[in-house]
Amino acid sequence: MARAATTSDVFNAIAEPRRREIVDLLALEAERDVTELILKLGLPQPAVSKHLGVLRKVGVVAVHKAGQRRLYRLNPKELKPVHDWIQNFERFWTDQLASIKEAAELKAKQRAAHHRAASNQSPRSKEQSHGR
Amino acid sequence: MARAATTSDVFNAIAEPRRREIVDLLALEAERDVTELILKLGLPQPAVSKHLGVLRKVGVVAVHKAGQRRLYRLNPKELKPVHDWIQNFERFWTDQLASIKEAAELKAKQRAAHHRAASNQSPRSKEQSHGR
DNA sequence: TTGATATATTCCTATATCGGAATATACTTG
DNA sequence: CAAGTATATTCCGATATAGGAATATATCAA
Repeated sequence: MARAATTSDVFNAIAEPRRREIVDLLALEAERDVTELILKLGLPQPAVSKHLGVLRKVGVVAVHKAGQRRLYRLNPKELKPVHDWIQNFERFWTDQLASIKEAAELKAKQRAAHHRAASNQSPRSKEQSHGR
Repeated sequence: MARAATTSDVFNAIAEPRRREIVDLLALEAERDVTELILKLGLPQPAVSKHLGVLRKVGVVAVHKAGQRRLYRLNPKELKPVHDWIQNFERFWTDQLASIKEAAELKAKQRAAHHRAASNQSPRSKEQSHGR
């Protein structure tokens, strides 16, 4: 098989930068028609319609007709799985931040105590490529 | 052009369910070697190595050698852009939750006040396909 | 050194994707 | 109804992907 089901999965839908832009735009205004999006994105109309098609298919956006316009709105509920998944890693950068702060404080304390600076430079070995 | 730069972007890297699994596994243990991942994932070795290659390329995981094993660890920092992006939509489901609760309370109040039920059913027009 | 184990890489193929161009559909206005 | 506008869809081509099989590389053990 080739690539995993792209258009049937939120994670894949938002893997496309343009589609993220669309989502961002729809987060700012309750509703936008396609022409508005075309202008904001600076993409040709079919490209925008296709991206909207993908977002529609996974349910991240919803449409309703208004005359000849189609008004798109965000359906944020469908983004929640992404949030839920990434949320699990929040602790990592929180902790990291905490330990950076901690380390900084420790260093400051040491500086104060010792009144001397030690610059450490360790040589770095490069990961060699295996060649073909 | 075909698809946007896939393996050079965190969003694309985590678009693959298997790669998310790998990330999840590395979040549970500080370090794992490839064999461990192979067993946990139930995928053939080359597949796992390739997925690890992608994650490595975007910096989501880091490796270091230990004998003939390669120990992989998570580099959560690289996941932060995803978190930051999706975070912008948190308010939506928070708000939605709030308004659902609100609506429920309102409805309850109305029920109490009016003591009557009004079932509204609006006819729905189906989106027709254009066919070719 | 030889063999075994752990892991990465290459080659191949089927498939899916994105973009562009052209076209179809639907609604609106004269 | 005809022309125009808004949007979606189809067709095409280039590219990249994921998986499988085979192979390469590196380290370990005897």
